Amino acid sequence: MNQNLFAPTDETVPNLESLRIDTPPVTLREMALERLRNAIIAGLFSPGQRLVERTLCDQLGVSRSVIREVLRHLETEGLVETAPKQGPIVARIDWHQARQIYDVRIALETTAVADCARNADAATKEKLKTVLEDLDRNSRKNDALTILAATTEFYETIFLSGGHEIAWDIVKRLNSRISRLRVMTLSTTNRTVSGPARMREIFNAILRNDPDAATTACRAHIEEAAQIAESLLVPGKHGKP
Amino acid sequence: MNQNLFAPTDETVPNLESLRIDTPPVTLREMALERLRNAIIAGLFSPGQRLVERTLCDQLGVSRSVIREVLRHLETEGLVETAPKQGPIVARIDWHQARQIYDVRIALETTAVADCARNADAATKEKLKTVLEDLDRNSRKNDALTILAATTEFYETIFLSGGHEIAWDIVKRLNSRISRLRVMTLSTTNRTVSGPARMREIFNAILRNDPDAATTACRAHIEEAAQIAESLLVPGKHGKP
DNA sequence: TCTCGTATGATGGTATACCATAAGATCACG
DNA sequence: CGTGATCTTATGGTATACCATCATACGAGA
Repeated sequence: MNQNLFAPTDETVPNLESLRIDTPPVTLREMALERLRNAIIAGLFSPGQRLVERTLCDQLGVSRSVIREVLRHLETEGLVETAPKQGPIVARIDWHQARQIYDVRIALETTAVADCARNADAATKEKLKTVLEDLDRNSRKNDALTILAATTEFYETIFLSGGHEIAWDIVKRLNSRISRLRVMTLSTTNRTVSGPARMREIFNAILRNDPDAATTACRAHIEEAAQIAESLLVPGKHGKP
Repeated sequence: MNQNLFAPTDETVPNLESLRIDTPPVTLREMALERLRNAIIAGLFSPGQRLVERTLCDQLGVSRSVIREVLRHLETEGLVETAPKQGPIVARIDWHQARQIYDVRIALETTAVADCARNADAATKEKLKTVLEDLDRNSRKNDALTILAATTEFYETIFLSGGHEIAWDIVKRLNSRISRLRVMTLSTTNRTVSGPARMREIFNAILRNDPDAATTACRAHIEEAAQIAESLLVPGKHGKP
């Protein structure tokens, strides 16, 4: 009888979900992971720089066990590589890798964007509108980090609205690997203009439920970023291809 | 002068690469990682099963430090999840996730296959031919593991021939997450026939340098697998949708 | 008989100790 | 002055010790 009271149909009582005490097992490791990851993404460590375990222990104030597990995690994420006989270093990125990352992003993001254009509900469209408005407000300030965050939120909305959590996860990781590149890209002439413009194209296509146009705009958005990145990363390609 | 001798143009002397003694720093951790990963993929541990650290220490004969770092690695790969207040367990996979994985594979593999159809050189085509012939020889034996390995090699050739190492890495990881599913899929009626057939379609399209046909065949290949997986994973979908 | 409290054992989180090795410096010898 | 050997030190790899917490079981009392 009690059973009936507390688990009536197993799905018709979502209220009970909210009762759940989501334990904050904010472990040392998780904090250290976030700190270190952000530090690397922010460029606090330069690519190729050695990450000496004991030094990190002092800097983060935790023991080596924690540091080592965090390094393993970041290694799997691609932010850290382990040089043989030398230990962990901040991963370097060359143009060959960066180009591949942009290619994967094109493959995944065009898919998500097209799907969103097909199936987006009103709430999603509203959310995208809000994000774009914020972006417009901020783009004038030319603050790279702010624009980056808004761009991320824009695509996150698109991915998650279609239930593509795994693809979004992949894209997030790839983006963290080219984070420096993305910031540099945004510092480039009028990228702070062309980026939001492309995103508005995508948005309009989604509003019209036009998957093809959305795909095209999305591809253009990423491809432009890739072009700028290439000019930054490949010395000979600064204007003359 | 010595400098000129040993690093002439930095790229015109690939022979020096072969001189490199690739140190085999086959660390305990790497061995344990491979063992444990294979064990999970092979289904030695069932999904949801707890992975008690100290038990694994005994089973693998290493200390907890190693085990914990390996678990972190597998966690990032998606093969292991850490339940709060309970510790690491073998990741479960539901249909929602599996479907997403198939979707990502479609996005990445169609891209790679189309690119291969556009640019494949003779050596690549030859390699693919060999792989398919091996597959044909073995498919009659209906040995799921062998077929799986050949399928993997087929796609690996396609990805790597186009220089898509990162995308291939992603696909490999995703595949390990649905490994059980893939084996089950192959055990299904005539999947051991339809799979190779689709791969031959892809191969023929690549031979003809026909990216569109290759894309279509590749999508069909994965979509078929996804259909079978769905019928296995979703009880109500066994034949009547 | 049921419920509540306590105790005990297991488990993960964290820190530290030890060891082998590789890189760098110093010094002796040619 | 240069070359080479040796010693020192720093570093990562590995193992172990300690602790807080959670779950289970058992027992006492209503």
